Amino acid sequence: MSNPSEDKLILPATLAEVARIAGVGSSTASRVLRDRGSFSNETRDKVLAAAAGLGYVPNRIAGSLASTGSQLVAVVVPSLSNIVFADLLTGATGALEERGIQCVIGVTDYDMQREEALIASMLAWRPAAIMVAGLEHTAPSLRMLSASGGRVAELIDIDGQGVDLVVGFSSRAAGVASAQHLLSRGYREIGYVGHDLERDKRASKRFAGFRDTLLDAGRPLRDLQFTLAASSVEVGRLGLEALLARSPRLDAVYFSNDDMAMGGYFHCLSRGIAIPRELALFGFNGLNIGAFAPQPLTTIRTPRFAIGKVGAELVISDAPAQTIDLGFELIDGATA
Amino acid sequence: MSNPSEDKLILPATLAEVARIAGVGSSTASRVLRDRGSFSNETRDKVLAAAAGLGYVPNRIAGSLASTGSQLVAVVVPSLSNIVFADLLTGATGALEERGIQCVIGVTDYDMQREEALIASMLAWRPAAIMVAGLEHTAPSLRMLSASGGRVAELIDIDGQGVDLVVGFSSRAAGVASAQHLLSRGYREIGYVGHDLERDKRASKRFAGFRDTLLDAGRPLRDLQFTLAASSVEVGRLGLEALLARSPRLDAVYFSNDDMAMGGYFHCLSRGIAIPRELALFGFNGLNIGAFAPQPLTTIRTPRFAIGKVGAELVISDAPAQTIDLGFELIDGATA
DNA sequence: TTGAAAGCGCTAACAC
DNA sequence: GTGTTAGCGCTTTCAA
Repeated sequence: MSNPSEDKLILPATLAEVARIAGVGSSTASRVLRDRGSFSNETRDKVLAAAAGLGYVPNRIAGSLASTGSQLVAVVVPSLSNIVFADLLTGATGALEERGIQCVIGVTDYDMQREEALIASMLAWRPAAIMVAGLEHTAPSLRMLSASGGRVAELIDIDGQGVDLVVGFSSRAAGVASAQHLLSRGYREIGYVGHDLERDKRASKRFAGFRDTLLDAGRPLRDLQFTLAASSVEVGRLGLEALLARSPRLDAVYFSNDDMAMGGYFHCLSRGIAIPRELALFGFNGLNIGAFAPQPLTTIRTPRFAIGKVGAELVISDAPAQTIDLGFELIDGATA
Repeated sequence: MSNPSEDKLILPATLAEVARIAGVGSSTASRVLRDRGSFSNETRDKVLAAAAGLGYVPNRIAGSLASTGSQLVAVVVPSLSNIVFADLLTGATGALEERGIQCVIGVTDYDMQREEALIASMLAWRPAAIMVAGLEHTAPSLRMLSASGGRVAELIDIDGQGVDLVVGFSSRAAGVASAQHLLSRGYREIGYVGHDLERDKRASKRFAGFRDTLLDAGRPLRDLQFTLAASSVEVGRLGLEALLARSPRLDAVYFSNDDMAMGGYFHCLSRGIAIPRELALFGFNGLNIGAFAPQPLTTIRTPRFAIGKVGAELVISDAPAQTIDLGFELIDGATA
């Protein structure tokens, strides 16, 4: 059944073969296949038939080299397990695939050195554009981004100076809004439970906005609990437990995000702490899990998908360099 | 301050320029830069210095065309919002980046036609290999995969026939194990809450294994509730509500995954349904959120990260075509 | 150890 | 409307 000759690598058909079979020149075949320039109907039919017959798949590597314009966009994110970046990528890939552009992705694991190395190796593919999360980068990264020759979009955070396009919302403003909400509800003994803010710059900016707002209102943060780990339900739960052990009189706690807040919520459920009467909880992100808890989590919903989509559309456009604030929405749930 | 000449597109340095500055031939520079073949120490130093001075970034497009071997691996997944595929991608990108290989990703949104189109356009980049979720593909997709000339890995599900490499676990066996667990705990009136199984083939296989096992044990599924939507906490919560409205005497419910099960869990909390005394819940995936709920969710933990990692390592190796079963782990939580 | 030369498969001028 | 011709920037023989 198995023909030995089939074991040899079957090289994919080339444009030249398509042209030969169609009985036309290769540039004509190229024009037809890309629907550019002019050709007769008859020619078109012949070329299309030949291509279909051969199962021709154009070689974009060669195409990009010849036209010095690759249909690739590089995307560099800190993590994929974090729904924030997953949603962002979903928005971006959707917008790009629509235009036949492929996404090359890199995951930095929140490591700036790794980001630098990734940017360098992505640039080797001469992407048409590059999208990267955040505004904080090493000096070499920044240099590479500016010199890349393509457009650059920095996503999610807009608190700072960007290289070209910046799409997101103000992390600091999100922290401020969260603090204002808690203050307006009359909470006074406020604590904070966070994860590794050294790596997560955006969470750190939210925290700063939150803390400063409380301070300005004369109600400084009573206590805080940091854990040097990635954010998770577990870290949030243990964090709140540790915080309350030290400061049992808190009446509200701000978490670095919804995963953390759900951990806190679970801690309260376990201990029979009444929410929000005994303790109010405030998260960040607006995850599905929080929205459908017995008491919907009070949080801030971020336009993650839109950031990816708008960023992608802009980065392949010729729009002027600019910063776009997509804002956020405070979800007034039942926990604060 | 701004020099008009800087506004012109600065073309990246080429190998030829590096060679010229180093005073060697371009093939020699190429050998040095890739550390292949032989050259003197003196030559090496000159070339490296020149490259560093110019900020030379090799053009992989040209490199791939010349060597007919791209350092790209294509990965096609149904979704990124689903943590399963995010973890899988994390495992895969980690293993590939280590070897300097980039990942081109495509998101099908569980649409087989879209998958087909994506495979076609990824193949245009002549990837060294292609990884795709699941074993079910359209006939043209299958043909393209086999004829791609590179290795193919089909991930997550191993219940069926693969093209080349298959890495994952048996979805059907997971469903069987879940049913056996519930039966062994003495549950007899068992229901099911699921999402759109038409699109999610793996959830459908789990369901089949579960249902058949109950049937064989003489305890057929009492009732089931499908929702034609993507899985989510919301769908799980509403699904359980609808199911219990029809069949209030159920003593256990199997959910199509942990997100759905968490929704069910939240429904029980809201209604004061005692878990597992009044109703047992069983999920699938082993998410962090379920593990740290007040009552840890009874579920099956899947090796998502490892599937991505092992799949990536295999797909760029010359290992023989094979199916690798990475298994799964039953998490005996507090909900069943 | 090194360099010249011939492509890789395609696109883009430019004649015809 | 179509074919010819030059590359794109690199790798890879193959001589030297």
